Amino acid sequence: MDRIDVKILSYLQEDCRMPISTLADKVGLSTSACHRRIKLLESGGQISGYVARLDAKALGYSIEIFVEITLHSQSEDTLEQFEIAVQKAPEISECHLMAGQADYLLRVVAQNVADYEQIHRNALSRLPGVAHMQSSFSLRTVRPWAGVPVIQR
Amino acid sequence: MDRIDVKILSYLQEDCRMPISTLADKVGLSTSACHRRIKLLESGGQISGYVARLDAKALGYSIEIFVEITLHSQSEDTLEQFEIAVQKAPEISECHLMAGQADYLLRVVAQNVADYEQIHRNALSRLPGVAHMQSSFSLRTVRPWAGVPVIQR
DNA sequence: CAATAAAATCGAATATTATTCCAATAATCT
DNA sequence: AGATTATTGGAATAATATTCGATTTTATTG
Repeated sequence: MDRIDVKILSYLQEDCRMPISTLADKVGLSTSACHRRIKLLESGGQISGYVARLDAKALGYSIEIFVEITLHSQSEDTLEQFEIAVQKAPEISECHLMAGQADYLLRVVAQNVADYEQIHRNALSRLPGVAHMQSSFSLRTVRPWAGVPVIQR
Repeated sequence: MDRIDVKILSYLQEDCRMPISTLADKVGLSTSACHRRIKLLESGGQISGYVARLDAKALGYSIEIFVEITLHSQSEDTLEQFEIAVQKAPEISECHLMAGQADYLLRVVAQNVADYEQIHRNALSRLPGVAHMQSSFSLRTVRPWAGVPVIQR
């Protein structure tokens, strides 16, 4: 992982469809050398995949909500049951086990407020072990997720 | 946006490097028809780009923190100054203007606790207008961001 | 319901890009 | 310095994307 690898990663994190020859120019390498480095970053696990970024708004998802979840207990079994249920709920876009106040932080996208109400009632509140939920609505995304900061420090 | 488009989107959201011919098979179309639909989804804005997904752990970023920010005031000027500063801080991976308790929700990834302390002191606490910050650490990602839920409802 | 128009599809030809391979160069080690 | 190893560059090949015209399907209208 030298300076060139960092450049490669940050370009690919922005646009992974650019031809290797173009990327090679940007980082100052030949196509084949650049290609080899990319393959090493893939097999080394630094690059975990290539995905299309979808526009939530364009797909009709206009609101985004962060939900803090507190469970009845923090027993291993309670946590496990909760997590199994989370994996099965497509409405939940993301889930973290947290230190501090709440036990879990969920992230949900919904078509509109009515849609969210439905998700809240039919999916979230039915998750096993939930004692308390607090929803926080995102009014506007100031800075969308731009990936892992591959900066040299 | 019919059922086939939905399939295309959800496959591409998982893996955008698969050959169009492979994707075409999966959705039951010829290569050229599938190609045409993809181009329409791109120009229609449903697909906003193609990016490499980097593995934060593999790049040495072992911790992830959600930071709730409360500002001194909610005047337009205060908000604007804050947001301008956020855009310039590469340490901040994501930022939302929120309804409810806190004014903003930030997301930060850091190499370790010492690294985060440094970010907290040198970057976050120097953002203009900050009255209060509350950091919540993710202990484990139960379910990583899997994209916009392109399910038929 | 039939006739027409519009849109979507398919398969083949072409263009672009990825991948492989080997000789040459640069970096590392003793 | 000399030997060894890793990295690079360029050309040949393989794979994939893109284009195009003919055909089929779907939608529209009288």
